[in-house]
Amino acid sequence: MRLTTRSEYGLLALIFLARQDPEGCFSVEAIAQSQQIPAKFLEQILLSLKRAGYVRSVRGSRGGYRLAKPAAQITIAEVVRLLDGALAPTYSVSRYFYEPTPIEREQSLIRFFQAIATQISAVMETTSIADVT
Amino acid sequence: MRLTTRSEYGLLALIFLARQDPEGCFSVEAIAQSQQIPAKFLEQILLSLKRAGYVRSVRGSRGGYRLAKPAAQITIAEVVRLLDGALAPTYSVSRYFYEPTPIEREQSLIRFFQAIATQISAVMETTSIADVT
DNA sequence: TACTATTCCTAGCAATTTAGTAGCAATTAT
DNA sequence: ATAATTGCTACTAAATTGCTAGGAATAGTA
Repeated sequence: MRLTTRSEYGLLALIFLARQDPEGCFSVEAIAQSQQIPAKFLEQILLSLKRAGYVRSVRGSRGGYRLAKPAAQITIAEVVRLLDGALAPTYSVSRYFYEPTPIEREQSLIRFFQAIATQISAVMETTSIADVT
Repeated sequence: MRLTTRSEYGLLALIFLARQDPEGCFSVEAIAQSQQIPAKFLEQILLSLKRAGYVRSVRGSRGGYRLAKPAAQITIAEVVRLLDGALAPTYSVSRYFYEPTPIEREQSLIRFFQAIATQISAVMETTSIADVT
């Protein structure tokens, strides 16, 4: 797994929105200032979150973002996967997981890291934005 | 945490040595060919492992490497920490863990990732090279 | 003594990833 | 109209990753 600022900022934005009136509308600028995130960077992240259906946007003046569904229905795993790519705790695990099997690497090592991957995923799948808000 | 090829190769080399005669001497070239690792890259990694006391080297012709201690006494955590830096599952966790506290980020999010970090560390601390050999 | 095999050590480098910035088009409230 | 806002794409500087290069030092062997 790799968690970059993209995920981190995305999660912070969702947590922010989870605290607001679900009918409200909050501009990139407002979210960015509140959570101390570079605005133009956050804009891109919110765009991804919108396309994936986690937030909804209202364009034009007085526009902004709001959650598209209850915070309890958005897991951390989903958000991280969306913004940072597949969850895998290690380079090798992600490689070996998707490739049939490389030449003949140490199977026990691969299994070890896969076990960790599974554990992490399980925790992230079962934790929602509501849980960390 | 980030596990790069450095850790992976280092672990593969240690696993290889763990299987050999503890009195033997195995050249970088031999290990590299057996585990399919670029030799000059592996050389650097073995140098780190040597400096940290996990392997011992014999210089000159007929020289090479062997384990400096029983495989059961080398944990995966140690090796990964040595070769890839501090274990921390995420960018933010490693940042926030060492800095007192940034401005005022979401504490519950930080705690969540720290819990994951702790879990991963625990597993890696209690698994040795012998366990994956 | 020369030669060869090997570790020791440092520097460098190409590709990728990360963390943004810039700028303009489209939309909408006023 | 104008101002505020999202939508979208392209660019870029810095860091990281996964190596490669090459020479110095050391030691066994002919």
